[in-house]
Amino acid sequence: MPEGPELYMSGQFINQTCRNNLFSGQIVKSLVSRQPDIDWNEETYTISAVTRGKELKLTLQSIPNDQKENKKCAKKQNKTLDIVFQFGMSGKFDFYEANELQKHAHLNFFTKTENNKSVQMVLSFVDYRRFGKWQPNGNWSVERGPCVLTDYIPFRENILKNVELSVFRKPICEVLLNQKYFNGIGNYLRAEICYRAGIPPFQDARSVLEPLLTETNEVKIKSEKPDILQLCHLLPNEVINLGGTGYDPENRDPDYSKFTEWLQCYYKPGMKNMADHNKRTMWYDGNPGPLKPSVEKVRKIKRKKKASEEVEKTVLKKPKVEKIEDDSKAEITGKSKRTRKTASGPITRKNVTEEENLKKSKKKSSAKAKNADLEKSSLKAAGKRRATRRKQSKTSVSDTNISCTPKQKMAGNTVRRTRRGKRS
DNA sequence: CGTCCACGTCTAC
DNA sequence: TAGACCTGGACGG
Repeated sequence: MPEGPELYMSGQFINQTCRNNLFSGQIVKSLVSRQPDIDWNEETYTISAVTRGKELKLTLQSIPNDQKENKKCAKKQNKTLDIVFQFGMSGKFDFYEANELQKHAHLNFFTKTENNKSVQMVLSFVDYRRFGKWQPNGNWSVERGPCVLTDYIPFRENILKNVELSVFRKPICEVLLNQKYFNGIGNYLRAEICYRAGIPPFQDARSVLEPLLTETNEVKIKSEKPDILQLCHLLPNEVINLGGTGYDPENRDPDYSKFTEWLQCYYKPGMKNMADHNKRTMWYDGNPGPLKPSVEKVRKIKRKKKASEEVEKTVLKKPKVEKIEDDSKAEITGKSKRTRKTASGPITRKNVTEEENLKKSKKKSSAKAKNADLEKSSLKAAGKRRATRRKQSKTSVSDTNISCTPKQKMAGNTVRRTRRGKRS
């Protein structure tokens, strides 16, 4: 899910679905999660959300009993708790029937059911890669700047008053991922922003941004094209206005093609790409710019997959659901201590440079041998680690094999799943 | 089967 | 500036 727009839409989703629901009881964490427990156990509470860049703040607010309300309301304030989330690479919120928790549901909030009148639902933070984080009593990270979506003016000022700092002497495409200045921009947005601004991605950021300092309002109004900082606000807004769920190839809604059609550069056929200095793939068109990495590492496009092509084959969703059932037994339990892997060598990727690509046809074997020499040990190590992981997961249980509340256990027999936008 | 890649941070040489 | 942190889909042999 997660760049600024996806976070923002998650917040909308939470507010819409939680508006009509009361929640109750403890907040249940998966056994595998290394994130903090949430100390909360209120009979009745509400949930709301607000976002800032790539962070989302959940606010839990308890509602006192009717009887107490009149007497004690003034003196005893409703209890509230803020939890600040980062989504990592795969975090998202989902709301579904609480019969059985999703495999990678790591933090779960259960609705209140009055005398079994209604089906119990759960709001889950689902995050299969577990790079996501949360912090109870948290506040917005001080390391992150104003939100490109919701704080546009401060966002712009924060950059323009700091353009002289050394961080802005890096390529613009890399600075665009610096959350201290571009809170909410991620890898697909930076590609779209540079592309639409017509700026070579590896041009230094200061030279791109400095001209905006002297730009008068008059100039701005006259110019047809929004400048790059405006694009940082406008493009995320466009994604939101598509009405889908934004970037979300895994759990695609029927409208996902809207998003892929909106993209003009990221992963688009005909566009070029290159790993930046942090090994993140930068998609661009035309001239890469002077600060491009000296070794050009180009990713091969593998990912034509189903994205836009097999829109018609909605049938494929069925097998996927079945697979989830299978997988739900294949996770690891709470004691996955996962002692830090003693890295037995650097784990470098086997990247293919452009030159190597060319040479490959002729000198394939030698290039390969060289690579192999360099990376044999490390690759082996990586392979071993994977193997180990697989073994582990064979003997283990699901992420969501969490200590259930009695209610859940009761409901645990019924096998039924609902996933957002996915009913077949 | 092994390898590469993915919407993002972090911290340790 | 490599790696670690993770799971899993796609692809190649």
